[in-house]
Amino acid sequence: MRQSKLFGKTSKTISKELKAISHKYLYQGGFIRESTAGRYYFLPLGIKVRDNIAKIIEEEMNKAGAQKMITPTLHPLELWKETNRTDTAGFELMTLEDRRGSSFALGGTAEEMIVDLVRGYNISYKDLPFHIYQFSSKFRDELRARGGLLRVREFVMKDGYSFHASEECFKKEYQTMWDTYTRIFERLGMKSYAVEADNGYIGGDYCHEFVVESDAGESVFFVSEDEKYVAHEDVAKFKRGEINPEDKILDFEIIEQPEWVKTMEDAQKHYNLPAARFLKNVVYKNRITEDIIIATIRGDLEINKTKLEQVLDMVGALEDAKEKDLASIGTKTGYVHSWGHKNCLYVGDLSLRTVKNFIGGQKEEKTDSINVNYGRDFEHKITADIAMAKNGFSTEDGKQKLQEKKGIEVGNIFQLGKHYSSKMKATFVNANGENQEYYMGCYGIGLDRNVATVVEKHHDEKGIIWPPQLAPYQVHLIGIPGKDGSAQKEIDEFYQELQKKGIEVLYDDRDINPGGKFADADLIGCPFRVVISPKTIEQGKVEFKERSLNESKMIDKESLFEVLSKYINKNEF
RNA sequence: CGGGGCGUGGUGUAACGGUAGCACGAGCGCUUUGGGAGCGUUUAGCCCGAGUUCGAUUCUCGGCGCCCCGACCA
Repeated sequence: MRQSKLFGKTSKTISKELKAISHKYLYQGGFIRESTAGRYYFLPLGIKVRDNIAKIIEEEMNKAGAQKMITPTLHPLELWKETNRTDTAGFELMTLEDRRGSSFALGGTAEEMIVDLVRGYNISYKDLPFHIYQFSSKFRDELRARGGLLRVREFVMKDGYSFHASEECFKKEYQTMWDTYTRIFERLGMKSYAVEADNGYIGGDYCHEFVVESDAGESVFFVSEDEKYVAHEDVAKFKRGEINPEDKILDFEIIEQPEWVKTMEDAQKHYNLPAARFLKNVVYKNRITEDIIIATIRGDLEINKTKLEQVLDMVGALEDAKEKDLASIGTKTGYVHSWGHKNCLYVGDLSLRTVKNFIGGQKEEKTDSINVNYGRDFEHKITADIAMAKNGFSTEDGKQKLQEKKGIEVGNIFQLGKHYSSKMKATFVNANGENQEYYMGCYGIGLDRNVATVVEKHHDEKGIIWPPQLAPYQVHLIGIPGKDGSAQKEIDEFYQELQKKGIEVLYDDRDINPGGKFADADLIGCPFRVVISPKTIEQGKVEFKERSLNESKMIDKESLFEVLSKYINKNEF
């Protein structure tokens, strides 16, 4: 490709509004251009990279026995109603009507469509298992797009759906996909963690996010020292140690409390005790049923709302209670009791069992209760893990420390079980001739976000450093024709020669100063740079430089081809 | 959806209640040619609407759009 003809220019200037490195470089290098917030044009350079990623994913999926197909973009809204996801995912589902008034959802994920397709066939156990997948544009009415391609409203996703007669059979596929995904991200040049996670509105019982560590990411997860336990903050289990095991259990008392003691901090000063000795109550409201929920926890810990939602089976429904919600149960900020409020639901964290003689729980204006013991003085019907893990906490068995990490979710695999087949009455005929709901899994990788993630992991202060297998072009050929243009012919010929050898080459034939060409080559980030100038011609050599290294070297053409073929073959897999 | 910030040529920015300036880019000419060259020249802009005003890009209100934080999030 002659760079003079390449659509999409590099940009020297950049808005200071762009914060994410991948956003800056992809924009500056002429890979993407924004249309509206969260919706991007992929320019010729950008689409080449995304296609390269798609190719790797497709190869690996096919190798794993999955079959590629495609569904329509507009999904009949009735299908989403069947699974009730017009409610649970409604806030980010985009809908529209055609001229006859039929309602459609713009596909954001395709479980319903695929199940509807499959149930239209009379599937027998002999047809199972199978795995079908697609690459298609997905639409999400995100509340807030951010970070360039990191979080967008429209993107291409590879989504796959597997169908099984039994859970055992599904588990094999889950493992296959686990391995497949690990390999895919390896081939994309990234180390991924398979992070145990929360299913959210997708449904099902368990899932894993594949996360690449990065500060630009939004996923917070915890890793044990041996990396065998890896869990998202919304599911991470940890050990709550005993705070004061040596203390004797004392009698419950209500005592006077000085008026200046208002907050938790005041109380800690007043009693000269650590936060862990206090009871803490956090109030939520279910925005659908309007139920008020009081979550009680040890004072040094925080509530994890997602864990709480899981425990209560109120996924996505909880919001922070406002003052008027507190009023509805007869209290106000700072005076929420750990017991005794009417018309509300109490949930206690496991940590309540780790402290003897809690302070607090009464919180009247001038009195406080001390020596409160969970199980003796009060106990909630539900006691569960609803606490947020923190860096340095111990694993559940207490043997290792958990390290907190941040990363970008580049893919995920879900166990769906019979969630969809049961809601959509989709069955197969088993060996006994009976109808049976099938067991499902689904598996997704967002391509656009992966483009950005690769850049987050592979760049320097000058620009992108594409792994060869993803680069838009293998070789960036820089021609410096010289004062009299004497080298021009030789450069053009060499460009032809590279192409004949099947090497993808971006040829900078623009009539600008060499400095600009070098700067753009660094920015665009092709893995190999070749320079031809009067100087190199005089020596009968070419200048070769790997983008990831600082030094260039003069080599003859034959060794250049040798080096390139080695690299390129290596990355053909 | 809450809080904050911002909308000026293609890009990045400045100033101002009265003629909108600079840089990059793009075009042309000459010079230059190994790390974003020089001179000259041309090109191109005040998000939309209402209000205040003799006059609004500037002030006020509303809308739309964008960025950041939070909430939310396969």
